Amino acid sequence: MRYSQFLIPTLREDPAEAEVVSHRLMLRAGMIRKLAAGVYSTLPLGERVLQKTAQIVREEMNRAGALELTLPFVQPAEIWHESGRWNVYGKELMRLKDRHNREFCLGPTHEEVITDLVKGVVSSYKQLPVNLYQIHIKFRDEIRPRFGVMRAREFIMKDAYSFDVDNAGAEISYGKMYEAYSRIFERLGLTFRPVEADSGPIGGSFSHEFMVLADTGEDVIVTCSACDYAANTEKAEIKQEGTSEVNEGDFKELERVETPDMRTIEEVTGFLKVGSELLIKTLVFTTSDGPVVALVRGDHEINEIKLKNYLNCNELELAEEDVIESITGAPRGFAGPVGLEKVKIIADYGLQGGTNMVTGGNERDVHVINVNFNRDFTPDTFADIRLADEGDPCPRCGKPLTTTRGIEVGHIFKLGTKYSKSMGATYLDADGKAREMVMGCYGIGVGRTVAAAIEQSHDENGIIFPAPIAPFSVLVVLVNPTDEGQAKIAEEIYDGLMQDGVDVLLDDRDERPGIKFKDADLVGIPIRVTVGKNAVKDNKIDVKRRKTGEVQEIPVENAAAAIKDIIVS
RNA sequence: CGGGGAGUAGCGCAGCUUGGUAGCGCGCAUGCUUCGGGAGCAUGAAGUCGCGGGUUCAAAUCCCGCCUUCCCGACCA
Repeated sequence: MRYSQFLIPTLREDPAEAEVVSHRLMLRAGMIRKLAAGVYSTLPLGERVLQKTAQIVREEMNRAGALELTLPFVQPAEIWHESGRWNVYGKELMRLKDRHNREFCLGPTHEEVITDLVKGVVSSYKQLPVNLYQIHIKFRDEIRPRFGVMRAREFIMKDAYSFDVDNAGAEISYGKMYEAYSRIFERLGLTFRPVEADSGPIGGSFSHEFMVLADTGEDVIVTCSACDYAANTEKAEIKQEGTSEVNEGDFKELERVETPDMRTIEEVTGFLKVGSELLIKTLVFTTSDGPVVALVRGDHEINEIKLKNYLNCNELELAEEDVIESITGAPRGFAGPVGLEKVKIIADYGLQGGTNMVTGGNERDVHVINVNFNRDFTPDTFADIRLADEGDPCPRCGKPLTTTRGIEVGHIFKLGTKYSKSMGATYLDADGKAREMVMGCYGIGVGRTVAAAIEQSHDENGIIFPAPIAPFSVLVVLVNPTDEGQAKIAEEIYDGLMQDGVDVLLDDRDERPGIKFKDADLVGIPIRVTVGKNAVKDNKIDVKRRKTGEVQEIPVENAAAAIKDIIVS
């Protein structure tokens, strides 16, 4: 490809709309342009990267035995009613009506479509297992799209769905995808980590997220410093440390303290001159099954997902002021477990063993001190309901956990029979008996993976593409196209590389060298070959690696072959 | 949905306080010189100042309403 005939509208300055690195660089390198919030066009350069990424995904899916197909983007409401998700999916589901007033939605995911399809075409155990995938558009009407294509509303995704005869089969299918995903991100040249994840509203029994490690990542992941345990914060378990045994001899007398207008942990600890680990944070939640009170230590954070999973309820959110008042008799900021009745109280394990603690007095401007378990109140249960943090003990080995940031680029779920049951996807087994298929689903955000690669690999001059997804493998910079000698050499190298099947871009533009070099760095092609004065004068050309900046001089003779060797090395 | 910014030429921005002929840099076009890290000179094209309404002799500027967009938070298969 010739640069002069390609379209790479690079930007000299950072666009005002972009904050994060990958977004900024993708705009500046002429890979994408925004049409609306969270909706982007992919330009030719970006398209090449996307397609290379997709191709690697495709090859590994195929290797794992999955079959590519294409499912409709616009989906009828009916199948969503069948699965029961039309009413639970929420506003993220972009709903629309056709001219006959029939309801549709834009596909945010395709469990309904695939299940509907498979139940029609698969009827025998002989046709199973089967794993079907596609690589195309999804639309999710995110509350707040941001970070360019990292959290876009419309995006390219690879989504796969496996169908098995039984649970054991489903686990094998899941394992194959876990393998395939590991190979994919390996091949893409990314530093990543599979982590245990919460399976969320999509349902199912277990799940892993594939996280690309990057300081700018949106997600916090927790990894063990000693064993190979890794999970996202939503899921990360904490080993139960404390015991419920306390020495009653240490108990001091319960006391009531005036704490005018002090609602936050900081205000209370500052006023009472105690550490936040002595506070019992009391949170009132409303759930689909009524209100619940959750207790965590003052220096800990509640994990609503753990709490929700523990309670096994559909909805859970922090209670509004009026609910808090009706339960505690006090405004927000003064809730405490002492004297609370007729409401379920769940305490975090982290509170076990605490003595003489501080908590809200269930009365305006009052806290109580020297609060002790069993004497002053007894929670219904203790459970793991807080967010894991740096230093917490690993659930497997008890060694301290560390936190890292990451970008979720892939997610695999074992779904079980959630959809096959609701939508009636059954097959006949060898005995002629109808059984539900056992499903799994597996997604990779292709655009997000590209953005993550850029987050992970760039410098102040621009993108440094991992070779497997670089838009071109080699950029030949013809310094002065009006110099016939230079032009001839550059063209020969270009032709030679093309004939060898190398993706090469020849910068034959009538631009000053500085511009060409700046653009080269920005766009991030791994190998840059410079054909300039030296090529004509000394028969020498420069080969520079984008990643290391290392420059190598090679002779003009057989340059194409030499460059090809360098690419491989 | 709550809080905070922003919308003026393709991009980055000034002008608005105090109403009076719409500006700068980059980019773009043409010409000459230049040519190994974002050149110089000259000439030129390009804007319903986000939209609608109001005040006024006169609105980019003041007032009201709306839209869009970015950031923080809540949310997130």
